[in-house]
Amino acid sequence: MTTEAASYFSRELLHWYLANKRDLPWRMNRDPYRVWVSEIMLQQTRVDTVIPYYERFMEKFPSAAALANAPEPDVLKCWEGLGYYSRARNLQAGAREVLTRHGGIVPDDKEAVSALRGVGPYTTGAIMSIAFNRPEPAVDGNVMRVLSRYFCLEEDIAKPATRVNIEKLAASLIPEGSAGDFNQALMELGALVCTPKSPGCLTCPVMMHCEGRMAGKEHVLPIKTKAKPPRRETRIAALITGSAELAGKLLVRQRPESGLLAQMWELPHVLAPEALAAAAPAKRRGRGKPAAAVGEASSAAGFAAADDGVMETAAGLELAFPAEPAANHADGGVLNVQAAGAASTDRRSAMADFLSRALSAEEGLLVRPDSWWGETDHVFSHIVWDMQVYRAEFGFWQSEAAGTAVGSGGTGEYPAAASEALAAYGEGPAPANYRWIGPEEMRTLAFPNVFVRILQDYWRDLD
DNA sequence: GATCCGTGGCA
DNA sequence: TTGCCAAGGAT
Repeated sequence: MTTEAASYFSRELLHWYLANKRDLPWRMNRDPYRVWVSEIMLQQTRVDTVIPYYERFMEKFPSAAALANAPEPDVLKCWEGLGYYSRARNLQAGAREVLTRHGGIVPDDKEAVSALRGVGPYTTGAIMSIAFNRPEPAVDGNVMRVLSRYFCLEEDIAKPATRVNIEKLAASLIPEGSAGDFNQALMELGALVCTPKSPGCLTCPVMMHCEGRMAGKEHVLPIKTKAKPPRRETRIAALITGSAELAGKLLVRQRPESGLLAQMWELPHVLAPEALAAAAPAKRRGRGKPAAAVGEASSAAGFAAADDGVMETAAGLELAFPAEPAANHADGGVLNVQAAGAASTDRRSAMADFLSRALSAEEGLLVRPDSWWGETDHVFSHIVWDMQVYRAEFGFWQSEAAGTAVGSGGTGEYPAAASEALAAYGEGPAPANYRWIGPEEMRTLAFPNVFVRILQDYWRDLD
């Protein structure tokens, strides 16, 4: 590639961008905070999806100081449905750092920007070039695709090393004094013309010297190895209803501080063992009509009939919940379902059975499932949840004191002699991460989409 | 380097 | 319907 050809590319692309760029909310001005927020939201997320979130977010948190001083649950709620929720928490952590270390102003300093939580190589380049017009490359998926085609590069863009190489190329192409516009021009071309599936070469401003097109490879470039398919997990969730002062409310819990869907709220649910996983995946979100009662076949699996009375005594517990507790699987966390599987040929009864056993063992939560409610798939990048939802009646919380008395040791372990342990448990307080909510609480707590839909359906059906 | 992190649109 | 993938980063 001659410098002349590179110069042509940059000049023509920049010219095209200035005439064709979209009018997007984060292009209103070059406020580095606004640029920063937009770049975080746009990570792995389409422009059309981001726009309404961005408008709401900027209205609620118009400055780094405003974001830094906001309650974290408010920030997470504002991010609800956008995905990759650690972005929201990292962004707020970054805002707090900007407030305390840089006086509330995003610094015009590459190292300082790069050090902010959630800001990697791409976002650093984007902020430095767009907000400050510094000649830093900003190489995302669009840029790798555009440059792979234009320069007919056959390096696998799925490999991290490829991005590093393309960054060097991209840096060499930045026109003097136009870093921000040029970097956005590359991405804009990738989004509007040089698209992944059917590149619009006929309207491309740099078509004439595109090496990929001249080689007839515009449809095979860029080279990108396939990601491995997501694993499938069957999850059994519970719509747990209360009585008396809890009537009309549902029991929800908050997830741990890190990991999948960190700090989001959800219905209590457990991972189903392989023996209970669906033979066929739930093709679509669905509600069975009518909701099937699981009581009938469940007596064999240890379920009490619906009118067996309140589960308050040890005797009631024996009736309402399986006498045989789940065993602790060797590699941790997966309940053994052999007993339940053998006891019932009805998959839903076995699932309901397993649900009550697992909630008891994992959470100290005693409930009585009464019917299957519905099912839905929830797709992550690397996991697919086949969510089987059951209605259940709240029983009580097992007290921790009784648990330690029978030698239930560390976290996540099941009582060594759980049959006796269950009988020994008394009623205890609810764990801190659980809460009873009505429909109005949906406005303040952040739920992953799958639970938003289930809860909305549930409360709509009550009307 | 490989894996973990969400969600929705679309051919 | 299924697979792909979108302005990536942290570990």
